[in-house]
Amino acid sequence: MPNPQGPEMEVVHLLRAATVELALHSARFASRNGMHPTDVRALIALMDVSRAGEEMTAGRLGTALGLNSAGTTALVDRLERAGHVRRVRDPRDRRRVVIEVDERAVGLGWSSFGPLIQRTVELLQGYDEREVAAIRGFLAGVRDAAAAGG
Amino acid sequence: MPNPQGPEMEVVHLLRAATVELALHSARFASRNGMHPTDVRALIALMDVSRAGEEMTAGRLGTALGLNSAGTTALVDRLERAGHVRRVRDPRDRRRVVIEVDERAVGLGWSSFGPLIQRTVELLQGYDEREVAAIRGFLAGVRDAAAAGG
DNA sequence: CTTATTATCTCGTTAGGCGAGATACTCGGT
DNA sequence: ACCGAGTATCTCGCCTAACGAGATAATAAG
Repeated sequence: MPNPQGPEMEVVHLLRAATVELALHSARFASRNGMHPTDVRALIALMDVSRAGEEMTAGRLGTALGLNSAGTTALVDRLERAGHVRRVRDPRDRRRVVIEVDERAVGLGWSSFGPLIQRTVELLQGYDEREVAAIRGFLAGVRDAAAAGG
Repeated sequence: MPNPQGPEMEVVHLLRAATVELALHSARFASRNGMHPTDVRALIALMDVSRAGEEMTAGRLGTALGLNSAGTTALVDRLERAGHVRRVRDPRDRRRVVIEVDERAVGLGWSSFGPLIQRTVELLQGYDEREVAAIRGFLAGVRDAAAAGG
């Protein structure tokens, strides 16, 4: 296993640096609001699903975050205790617990991630179509490579 | 706090998807080798420093990972117990403990991250200079935006 | 040579997450 | 209508990563 040093390695390191900074951004948001990294991931997943107009159940949330049922219950307990979400029994299937995100929690999330997204969009607007296509293709490639890698 | 839906949002979601998959890749490597996410981060940091021909001390490692001294000691304990690193007292300043990475641990790291890096380099080779420059600029911009964001 | 600083480690505690199992509800077959 | 299988969530007990406070040891400054 050699030690690649070609010009492409700079991009590899940039990719890692960006990933690390994004993780730190989440971690800062978490500790500033008395939350844990997992809580933030949960909030993002909940906002995503809500944006898509779908419902998020406790079990689905746990699967998305890679938690078992006990951990999921503890997670939802924390979020509910902090007032970020509400548990609502699904009247159709009363085994299911639908997680509803509180509007203030959504606002909180946007206040931290909104500017970052805004800045990213601005960055993209500085590139022409072919350049944006390259960025999109590269990111999709990295995502697939990471997902595939045994 | 609106709900951006412009064409740039696809790239924002791709960026997040790539970040998530990269994190999952690390997590899989960790659990496959009986390690924890923090141990993997530590190994990467150690390999980086080693590649740069510098020394990594216990304290510096802890700072890099955002751990306090107690957590750092526990981390190095785990890595040493697993045979991934060795503690070596610095003869110049005998308070300092230099962490040396075992060659087998380096090989282990490369076996998991090497193919991913390889694939990323291949991806980049499919783009011309201007496209690679766009990818590089975009990643640097994202890194800076995440680092700056309060 | 005494005091401050730096580097690491020890001890006790906190809390996130796991495994196993309990509980509650739905659904298919008879 | 009933019984068992399957599904969704929760409770209990445990493990351990990481923290805070403080001990120990070595170097550096006055």
